[in-house]
Amino acid sequence: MSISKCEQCIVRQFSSLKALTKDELLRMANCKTSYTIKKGEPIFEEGEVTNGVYCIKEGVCKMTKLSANGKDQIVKLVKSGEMLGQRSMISEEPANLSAIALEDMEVCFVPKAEIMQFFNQNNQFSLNIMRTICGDLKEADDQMVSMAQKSVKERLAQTLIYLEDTFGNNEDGSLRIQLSREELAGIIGTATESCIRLLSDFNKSELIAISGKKIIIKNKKELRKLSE
Amino acid sequence: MSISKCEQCIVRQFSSLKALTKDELLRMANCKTSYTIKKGEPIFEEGEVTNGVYCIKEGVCKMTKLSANGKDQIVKLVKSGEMLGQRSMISEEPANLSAIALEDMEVCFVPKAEIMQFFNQNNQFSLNIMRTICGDLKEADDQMVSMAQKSVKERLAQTLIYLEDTFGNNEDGSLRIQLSREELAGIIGTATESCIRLLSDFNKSELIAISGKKIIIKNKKELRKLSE
DNA sequence: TTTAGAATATGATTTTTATCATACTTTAAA
DNA sequence: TTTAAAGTATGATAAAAATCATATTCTAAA
Repeated sequence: MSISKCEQCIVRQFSSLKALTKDELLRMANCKTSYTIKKGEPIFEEGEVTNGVYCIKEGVCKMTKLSANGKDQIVKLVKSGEMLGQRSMISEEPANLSAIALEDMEVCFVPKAEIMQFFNQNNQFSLNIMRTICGDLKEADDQMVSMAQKSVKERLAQTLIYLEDTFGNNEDGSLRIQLSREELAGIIGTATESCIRLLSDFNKSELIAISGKKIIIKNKKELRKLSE
Repeated sequence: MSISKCEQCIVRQFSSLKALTKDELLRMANCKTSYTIKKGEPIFEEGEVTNGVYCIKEGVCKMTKLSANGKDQIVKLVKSGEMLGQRSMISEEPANLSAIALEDMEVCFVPKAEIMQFFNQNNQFSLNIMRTICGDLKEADDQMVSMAQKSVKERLAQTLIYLEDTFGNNEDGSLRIQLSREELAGIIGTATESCIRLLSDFNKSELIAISGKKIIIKNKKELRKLSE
């Protein structure tokens, strides 16, 4: 069984890990554990003590939090090349959010001890991690303002644009990432029926086209206007 | 004119600065600038390049963001002993939020160059800053879920409890921090009239007592139940 | 293939929240 | 002190969104 090198890994290219030296990467390759996560399965769940970080080699997952009324709010989507669990690791707290696979995934787990060693000895690495978390904080603040001040329609338009810009399209032009209506509602923070209804409206006014689960953005300009 | 020492400062006791050595504190005392900010005035505003951090020696301020519809959303309240502007400093971006004094304040400005030096040479200091930002991120995520999933009534109850727990009471039992109805609405993310109306309801059902701007929490237990 | 269960869709209705209008009260400046 | 402006309060109404009810379509397991 060969241990795949971290050096060529997509996560290495796009995340804080790009600051690691060859030596550090080798150390990481030796202590990491690779997992395959099936669509719908959790990588970790809210309240769990993770004791390390996860590198996403392949696939997309949703970060959710169960609210008091029993609905899952999707706080964030995370795609390949990114890392999970840094916040809990640094805060030394259990996970605040669950990470659930939206498609089949390949992830690597790197134990906390290893990461913290890099963190303490490699200044650029720790600065990178901090920048990532700072970026997350800015996004979270912005999203909070959206939730508080925008209508459901505006948030749906915004989310559709975000999905296209972040995850791209299939050959037929439809959004590459396919969410159930319930999940889409979970991102924008509304009832599933309201989300479905608004999608129908967008469809009727030819902002989007719907065929089954597939959604095609037909008039991005207008949709962007709607989202403001 | 005497330069007040940072050593005894409240900010030093409660913030990341507690990790600084005596020598570092002395350096900071020599490069800091002290300001008095009057109630209602900004410490800095959204989009401004701050080039340093602010230590809050005295007073409370609101962190706001102007939304597309022209309303100010209050993202967070910050009180004496805390620091402002770390996120922008680390991200090397302009401020994402405005900081406006809710009461007369005393703050000190410490230039970025100085902070980054501590940051690079003092591991515990940088870890402390990171923990602070990680804490902010967790709070922001949680608040986002509240905004998305809770009713205005629940959010008002939650906010009143938060205000008492965080800022305490005056001798007469009223909330120490006094917000206008508009500001309170800006925290919970609703229209000012809706906020006023719900306060009236809470008053009628004897959860709180209102006299002018003063609010007294009379039935915290019930209020806490309402907030869930 | 049949078929049960889940997901999607849509109508009807209720609840929540925003908006507009207006009155009252407090505050601070002339 | 008076007075204008801002803040607070409340009613009436409209708009937005949730909920409940059903129907339809899709999907995967028997």
